[in-house]
Amino acid sequence: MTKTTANTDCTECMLAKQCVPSGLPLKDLFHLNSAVNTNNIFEAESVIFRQNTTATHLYIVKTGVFKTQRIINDTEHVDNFFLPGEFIGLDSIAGGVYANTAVAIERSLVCKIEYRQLAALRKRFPGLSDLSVKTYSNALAAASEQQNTITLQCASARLASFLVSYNKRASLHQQVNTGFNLPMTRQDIASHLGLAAETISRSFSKLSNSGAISKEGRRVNILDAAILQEHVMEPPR
Amino acid sequence: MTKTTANTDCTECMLAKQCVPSGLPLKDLFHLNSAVNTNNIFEAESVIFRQNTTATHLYIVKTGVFKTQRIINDTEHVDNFFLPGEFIGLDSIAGGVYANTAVAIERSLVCKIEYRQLAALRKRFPGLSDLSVKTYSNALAAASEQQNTITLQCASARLASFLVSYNKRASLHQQVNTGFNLPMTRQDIASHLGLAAETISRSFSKLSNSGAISKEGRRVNILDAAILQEHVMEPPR
DNA sequence: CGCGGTATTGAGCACCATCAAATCTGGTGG
DNA sequence: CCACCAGATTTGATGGTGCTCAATACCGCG
Repeated sequence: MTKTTANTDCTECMLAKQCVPSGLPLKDLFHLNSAVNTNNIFEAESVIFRQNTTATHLYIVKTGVFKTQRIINDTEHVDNFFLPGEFIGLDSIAGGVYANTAVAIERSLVCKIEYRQLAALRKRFPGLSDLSVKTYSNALAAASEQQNTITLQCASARLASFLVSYNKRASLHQQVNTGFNLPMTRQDIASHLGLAAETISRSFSKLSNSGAISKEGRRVNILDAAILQEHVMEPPR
Repeated sequence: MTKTTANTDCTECMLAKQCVPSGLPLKDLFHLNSAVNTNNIFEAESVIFRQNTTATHLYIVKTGVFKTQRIINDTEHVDNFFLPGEFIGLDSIAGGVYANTAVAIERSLVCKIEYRQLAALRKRFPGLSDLSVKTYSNALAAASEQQNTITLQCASARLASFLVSYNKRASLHQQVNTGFNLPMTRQDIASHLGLAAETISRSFSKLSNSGAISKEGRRVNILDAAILQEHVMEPPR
């Protein structure tokens, strides 16, 4: 399930600027390389960790997409999606067990590091401590944002808001922006947004008909950001 | 608006065990006392900070209750409530500006500390760094939990879930548990849960009629936790 | 080419939002 | 102490959004 290729040095990583390496001085990067396990391959559908198992590692997405999901009332609910440069497992450090199950949506690469080793590094390199706070603060802000998306709006507005946010995240680490891929199923999106899959489908059609987006299968293109924003604003609620 | 009484030493604070003081050794606590501004009084309705203003301080609720709210699409939405022992402003450290407005719901006391001073203390006392990570991790986990509450369930289930969670938080810092107070308006609860105020009212009646809770005004008593849990489980969705 | 899972589209209905009115509450001033 | 008022809460009636069930269309894969 988890094959490990030859470790690629953190100094060579494209994501280093916004990842753990940015927290410590160049000359000390070798300390990190011994702690981080890079380029773990996960095939589509394979699981990084399972809900309620002992939480030990933090994961960073290098390529690909993951989702976290949890069982509530005997039904699975998709908590979140994780794109390259994003951290999986931040919420489980304090609790001792993973709060949800992390699954690869497509073939993906992740780096991993033990919570304990990260804590030890923080003690030696204060810059890492600042980076942790910053990372967490951003994650919390994103969570609030998401909550607003989900709470406030009607179905098509929620989807529009989700697309705007997803597009922003996806285009952070790529130059050209010729649309983006939504590798997850409609059902996953529906679960994440608290809607039915059919409603997602209808909302996609609505956004498409209004000229805000175009879609072919799971590939989406934002044609008119202004129109899309109007959908986000749409009442009721 | 913000009167400051004589500082009460952090060593004497009831909440010290789960607050910032727990992050550093007893002998160094005096460093904290000079950085923390304790016992700031906020009357009901008064504002700690406003959305989009420069973010400088972290706040810790000592007594009372606060809410954070933000303007979205020209309507106010309640992000969260904050009870004694909880931190306000964690999500705004990285962004530079407060992501929402914090308002006292009843007469309350808070301590405050500058982000910068806290960062400086973290560098000197590694224990504070661990505490920060733990605090943030818990906050993130709580946010996910909340998202599930909001996303998943029908109206009465959402309210039931909210009550269970709120009761747990409120009873953390008090011995006897003879019901609890909900000092916020129904409208606030409604906004937080993404429902209409009338729906909250009806859901309260439903929970009450089933024998799960009793209520008189804003005071709520959980009569039968098992029945309440059944409401949380309730389909549809 | 045929199969299984995913996505879309359609019809009917339930839940909740909205509007409206009545009741309750707390606070103020007579 | 009581009358009064504004805001909050509850209760009622109605309509719309989105869920459910069902059928069809689409896609990837053997």
